Amino acid sequence: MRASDKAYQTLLDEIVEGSLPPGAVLAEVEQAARLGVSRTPLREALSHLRKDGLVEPLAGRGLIVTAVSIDDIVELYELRQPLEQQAARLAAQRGNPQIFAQIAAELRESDKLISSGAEGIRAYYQLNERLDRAIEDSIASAYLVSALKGLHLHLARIRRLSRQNVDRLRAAAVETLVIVEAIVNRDAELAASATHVHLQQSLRNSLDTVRTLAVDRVA
Amino acid sequence: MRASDKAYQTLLDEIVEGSLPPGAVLAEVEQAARLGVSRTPLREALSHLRKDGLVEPLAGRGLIVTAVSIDDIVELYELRQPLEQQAARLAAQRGNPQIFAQIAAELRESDKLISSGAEGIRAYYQLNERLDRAIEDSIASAYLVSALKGLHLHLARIRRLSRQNVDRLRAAAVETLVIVEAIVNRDAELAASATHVHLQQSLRNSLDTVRTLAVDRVA
DNA sequence: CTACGCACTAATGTATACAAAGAAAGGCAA
DNA sequence: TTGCCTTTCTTTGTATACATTAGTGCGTAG
Repeated sequence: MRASDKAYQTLLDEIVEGSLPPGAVLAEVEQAARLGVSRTPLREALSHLRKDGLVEPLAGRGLIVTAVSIDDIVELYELRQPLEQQAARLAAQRGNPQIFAQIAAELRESDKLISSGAEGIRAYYQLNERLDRAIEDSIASAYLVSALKGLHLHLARIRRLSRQNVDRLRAAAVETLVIVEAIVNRDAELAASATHVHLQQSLRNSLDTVRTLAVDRVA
Repeated sequence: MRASDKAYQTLLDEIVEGSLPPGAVLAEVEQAARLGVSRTPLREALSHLRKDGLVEPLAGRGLIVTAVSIDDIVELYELRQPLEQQAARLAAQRGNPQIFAQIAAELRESDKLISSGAEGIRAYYQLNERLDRAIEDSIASAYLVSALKGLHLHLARIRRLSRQNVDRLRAAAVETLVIVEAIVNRDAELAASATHVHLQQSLRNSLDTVRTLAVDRVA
């Protein structure tokens, strides 16, 4: 693996996971020393993160991890809505119904997972990731998949902020099931509409929890 | 201006404009010498072009300019459709109607431009660019704007391939006018639908002309 | 006491030298 | 003659030294 790729992947993980929080300063020499690479590959990693929108230049201070405001969440969903609706639409038209039928079956059992503690919730998240993968594989449109990849970077970061309670996870599972069943039945417009509904609920939940956290912090 | 930015911009222009056609090999030392910069900033430029999807690695031969097949055009429109529909929707909700009313007025006069030779057609293209800019400015969603920027890179390249005849330009102007009028009237869903129609026609025209050119080349 | 300017310092931006990896070509053997 | 192996050469990948720029802090003058 190239040193620049390794540096990129490491920094990306740390930003998404939160150990490099918004506002963290990324000085070249410092990070190069920390990651055990020279400045050249590190700079390449940083410039890619900049294109991803995860870091931005701060006059004189080098690069800092970008902030995630409530406005950012709303704006991100203004991109997410059309992209994922289109993804669902194309998956319904082109996907292999058997693959999605399998996921639908597991989603119907997901209540048990969600109620069975942290271990089960991790398994539920993995199921969602498998669904995302299945949709991307079905799409076959390189440009759309690429846009989705960039989107998911930012979503992963937001997911850390907006705490998911068990009730929301259960509701999300039901909403997701509607999408997957529409894909199985090759009903593209229903898949798109169900995605619309699901994302609207998801946005509402994100905003509610983030606002609550913000209030908590002040109190 | 940084040398890496200059190299990026130059290569980008050359790829979009066609002087670096699909399949062109971009060796680092060669391009660095040609553009008068060292390898370090040039590598940064190339890696950004790679992220843009305009160049791709070819085993052992370095980077080559990516091909643009008919399938690519279809796939690109599968991204363009949802993005530009959303852009039109948001512009209708948030844009300043006066700005778009001005553009609508000019569009109603665009027949004259289109019929008045190469000079007028250039002016017509500039009008379209002003519309794109006005829409992006109205959106205010950084993520969507960023996705649109990436999209337009590829569209500019395709526009070179699909020859625009005068009849198509006239029809496109009418379709565009419907979109702009919907924005002026703050009718978001009409703006989205009109965009859908316009892009469908645009895709059809692109595919037709590209197929014709491909046949010409064989003959 | 405040404001402007200069110098110093620390950061990014660039160039080049070196290392390593991969592909092509040539030679040898079957 | 063909196929494989080895060697060489070209290419990318990395490190480091150097240039340049911008920011901060101190000093002086008003």
